[in-house]
Amino acid sequence: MKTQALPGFRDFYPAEAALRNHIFSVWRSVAGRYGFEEYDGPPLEPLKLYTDKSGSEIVQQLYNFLDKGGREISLRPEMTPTLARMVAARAQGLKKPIRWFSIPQLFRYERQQRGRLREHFQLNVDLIGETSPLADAEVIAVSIDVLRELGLTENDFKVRVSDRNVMRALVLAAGVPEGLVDKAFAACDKIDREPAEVLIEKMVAGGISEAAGAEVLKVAGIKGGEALRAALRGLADEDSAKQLFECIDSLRAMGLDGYVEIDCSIVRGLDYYTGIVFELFDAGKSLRAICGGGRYDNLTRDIGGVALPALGFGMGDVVLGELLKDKGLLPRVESQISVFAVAVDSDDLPEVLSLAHELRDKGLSVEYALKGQSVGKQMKVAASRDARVVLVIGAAEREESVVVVRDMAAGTETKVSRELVIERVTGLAASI
RNA sequence: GUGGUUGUAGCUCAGUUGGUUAGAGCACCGGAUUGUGGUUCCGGGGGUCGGGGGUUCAAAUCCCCUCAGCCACCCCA
Repeated sequence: MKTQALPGFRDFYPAEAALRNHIFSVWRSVAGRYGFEEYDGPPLEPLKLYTDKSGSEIVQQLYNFLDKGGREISLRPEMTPTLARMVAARAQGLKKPIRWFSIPQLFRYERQQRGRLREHFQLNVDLIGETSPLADAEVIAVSIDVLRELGLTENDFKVRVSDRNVMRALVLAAGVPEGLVDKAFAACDKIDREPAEVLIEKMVAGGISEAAGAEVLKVAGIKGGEALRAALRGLADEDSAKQLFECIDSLRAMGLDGYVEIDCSIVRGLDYYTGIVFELFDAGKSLRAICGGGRYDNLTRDIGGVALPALGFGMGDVVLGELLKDKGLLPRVESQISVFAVAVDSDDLPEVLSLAHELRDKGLSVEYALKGQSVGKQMKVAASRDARVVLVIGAAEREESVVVVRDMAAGTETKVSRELVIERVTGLAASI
C-alpha cells in the first residue's frame, strides 16, 4: 500500500528544502540586523494554553489529542502564547525592551488550500516592554526589509496599517453601540470579500442599526492619512490616531513610506490586538496575507500575569514561497560540488581517496565515483554535478607524482605536482 | 465540517461514439566512447490510468463509493 504525506503536510525534496533554507536565512539575517535574538519553545503545549485565552472557536482548528499519560495536548497553532509564557516567567530578569524572534513550525487542523496548509513555518518577531509607536514602526520595518531582501519591491507588495483604537473611535461615532464593536470589526475585515448588502445584513442581525452599518462600511473604506484625518476631525477622540501617525512618520524617515498605506479595513481577526495592527499583501492581492501583526498590550498579563506592552507579527513561509515563485525570485541553485576526482583505474583509487580527503579537510566539497567507471563516464558525472575542477589520477600521474587539474569552465588542463595540488585546487575552486 | 471541480510515467500532457499489448516530450539508466564533460545518435527501465466496487463479450473511457489536489464557504497561524 502506497503511503503519502498527510494532507496539508509537505515533503521537502532538495529544491523545496533549498527554498525553505533561503527564506529562513533571510529571516534570520534581517531580524539580526534589528538586534532581535532567536528563541524557541516546545512544538507541543498543554491544550489549556490556547483554550484559556482564545475560547472554544479556535479549539476546532487545533491539532490536539490525548498523550499516553492522558494529558490534553496540542501542536502549537501560533507562537504568541508560548512567547508570553516564556517572557512572563522571567520578566523580572529580562532587559527591556525585549527583542526576540523565532521560526516555529505551526499546526492547524483544517482543510488545506493554496497558501494554507496544516503545517507551516512562521517568522515571529516580537518587541516587548515598549509603548512608543517607534517600536511599532521598528517591527513593521522588519517585515518590509525581509521582503526587500528577498528581492521584492514596492510594486510587489504593500503594508496596510490601521489602529484598533482609531477604528473603535470611528465605529462608535458611526453609531455602533459599545458592546457591538467586535461585530462591526468583523464586517470591516470582510469588506473586500463580501458585498456591502450582505455585510450590513450581518451587522443588523448582530443588533447594529442599518444606518450605523452603512457608516461602518464607509469608515472601513478609508484609505490614506488625509482621509483618516478628515474622518476624525471634530470627534471626541480626535487624538486617537496620534500613535498611528507617529508610526507612519517614523517609517517615512526610514525611507519606507512607499511600502506603507493606511487602510481602515485592517482590524485583524484575533481578539487580543489592542492598538496598531497591520497586514502585508502582494500588490495584486491575489494571494492571502503574507504577514500580519500588531500590538497586544494585555496578553502577557492575561497569560503570564505580568503586564507588559508588546507587539509583533507572524510571517508564514507558504504564501511567501508562492509569491517568490510567481515573481521568479527562487534562489539560484549553486554548483553542488567544487571538485570531482577521477580514478583512471581501480589501482588509482587509494590516491584519489587520499587527495579527496585532504581537500575535504580544507573545506572543499569533493566527490568521486563510488564504483569503477570509465574516465568518460566519470567526466559526465562530474559535468552533471557542476564540478568546477576535475582531477585525474592514473598510472602515469602516479609515476610522475603529479595530478591532472582540469578547469571545467575553461576546458583547460595542467599537470600540477602532488605537493602543490592542494594549494592550486583550493585557489582555483575559490576563484571561479 | 459543507458545496463545486480535477485526478493517465518522476514532471507536462495526448489517448476518437467503450474495442488488440495505454503513448509523446522532458527527466532517469545504459551504449556508441575501457585516459576526458555539456552536443548528437541508438537503446532501456519505469504505469495496478488515484484506490475499491459495479455495468459490459470488452472500461483510462459509463455508474457508485472512497482518497487526494484545486476553488468557494468556514476560519484566518
